[in-house]
Amino acid sequence: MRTVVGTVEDCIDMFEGSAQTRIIPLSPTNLIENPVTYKLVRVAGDGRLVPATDEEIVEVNETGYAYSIRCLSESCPRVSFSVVPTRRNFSSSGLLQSEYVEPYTQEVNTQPEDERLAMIHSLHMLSAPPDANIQLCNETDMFDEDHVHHEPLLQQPIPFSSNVQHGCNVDQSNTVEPTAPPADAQRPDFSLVRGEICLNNLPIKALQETFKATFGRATTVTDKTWLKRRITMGLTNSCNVPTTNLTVKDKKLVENQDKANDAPSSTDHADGHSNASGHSLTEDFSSEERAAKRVRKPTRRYIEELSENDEKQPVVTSKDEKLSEKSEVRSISVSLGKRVTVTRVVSLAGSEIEVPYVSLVRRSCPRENIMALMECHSSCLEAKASSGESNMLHNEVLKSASGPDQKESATSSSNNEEDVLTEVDEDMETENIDSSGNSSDDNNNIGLPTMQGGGLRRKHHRAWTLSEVTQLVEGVAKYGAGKWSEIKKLSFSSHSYRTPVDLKDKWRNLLRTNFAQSPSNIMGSLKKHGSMHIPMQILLQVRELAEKQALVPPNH
DNA sequence: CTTAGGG
DNA sequence: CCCTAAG
Repeated sequence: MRTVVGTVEDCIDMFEGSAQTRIIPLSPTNLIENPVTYKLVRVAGDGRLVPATDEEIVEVNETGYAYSIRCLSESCPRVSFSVVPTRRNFSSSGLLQSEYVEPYTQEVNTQPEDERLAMIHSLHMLSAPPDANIQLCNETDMFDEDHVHHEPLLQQPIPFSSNVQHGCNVDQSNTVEPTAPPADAQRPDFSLVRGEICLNNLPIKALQETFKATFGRATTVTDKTWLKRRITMGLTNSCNVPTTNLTVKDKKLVENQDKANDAPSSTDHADGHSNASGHSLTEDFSSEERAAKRVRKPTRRYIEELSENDEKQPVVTSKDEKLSEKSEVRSISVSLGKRVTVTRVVSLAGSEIEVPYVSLVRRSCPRENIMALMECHSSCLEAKASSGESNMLHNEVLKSASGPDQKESATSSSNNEEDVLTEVDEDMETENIDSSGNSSDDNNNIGLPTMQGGGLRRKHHRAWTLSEVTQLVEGVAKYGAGKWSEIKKLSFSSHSYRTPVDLKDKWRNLLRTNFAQSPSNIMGSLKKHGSMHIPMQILLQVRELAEKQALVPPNH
């Protein structure tokens, strides 16, 4: 799939739902003056148009669902029209089923030939292999072929387009050359109609639709001016033509040849220094829209890794083309008023579209949410924990001091600690349960994975308290190293945030530190900073257990 | 799902 | 901590 370039003469008709889309066949003049990129959109269940994601494209390919075409240009900002606007028979997935596309094919065939041809071209583009578009694309030099992604997203033509294509073939026998449109008379004076006019002529309803399509959310605003402005801004802010050296500037598509210009070009300036970067749309870009910024966040992994340094991301300005890397997914946090809408920008065949940020939550991590919920309490929890720990330490010290007979052998000391620590731990546990435990048990999906920063947050780092370590050691002593699940179940049931894997990791770390310390250890090599001081006893315990398990690993 | 290991 | 390959 690739970006299709054509011209749209009248965007309004598109929106009226009539399939009287007027697409002027590509005369080079029109092409340059009113370039249009078509993008795949999905018709959601409520009738709104959602940009297609990569997966959906594939899905289209596989299931034969049809997408509507979305027209994107300055002259036609975010105006979208569905292939079958009147049909409401959507599949459960919200995609139009191919069968419903049929009528449209006929509609196409009933259109005047020039229009039909153009439409056929465009539809053809949606599915045809890259090389099939030469007709269209090689007519213009301004589109850099090198940056067109030749992803075989649609290896097979989707049904409706193939249908169209058949019709196309038939028709082309009649209309071979798409000459200048004979529809000059009907055609509005486009020179006067640039950009704004399109929106001006749209009814409020259509504007609202457009708004929906643009921002991914519905609006009840009936103020035409406001809508227009928002749509225009939204479009200008996000519309870029990555496959080309064109840039949206001052609501016009300009060629972007000198490198100095592309940085401040309103499009791909990541990480919102939009105001400082000489934005071309300063006028209306003041309040909310300026807040719209893009946080780089392609993959889950990337998300997490970047979540920590995303602020200092020095803005990858330079190459627009770079940003259009294949399947690059970025996310935009558009804060509209109070709401924070997170969307991601999917680079689709070289053109970027926003799609609502479909939760990329790590599958299977309710604790993520737990953490999110507990985040606010975490500090106090931590404080509590540490205080409890210190108390516990005191207790331990006191106890061991008072009962010197018990502290020699590892077993006795372990018992001793066990008693003491379990007590203290129970306190801590109750604390934890009080503040977080209950919420962590039935919590689950309350917290959104996307937080303020717009990124998935890494699991909050929970320092292991001494009690936890002790419990762990004790659990290992009881059930053996490797029975993490059991240990978790039987000894850590209260600590909801420690997973068996966590236990395993901690144990590994314990062993590590233990072995690291053992050679040169004179009982007192306390790591001053960072991690807590693990009492000697525990260390010894760990060592013993380690040896035990090392000596008899297969044995049980 | 649980473990083990690498990152 | 996270991720993932192996049972």
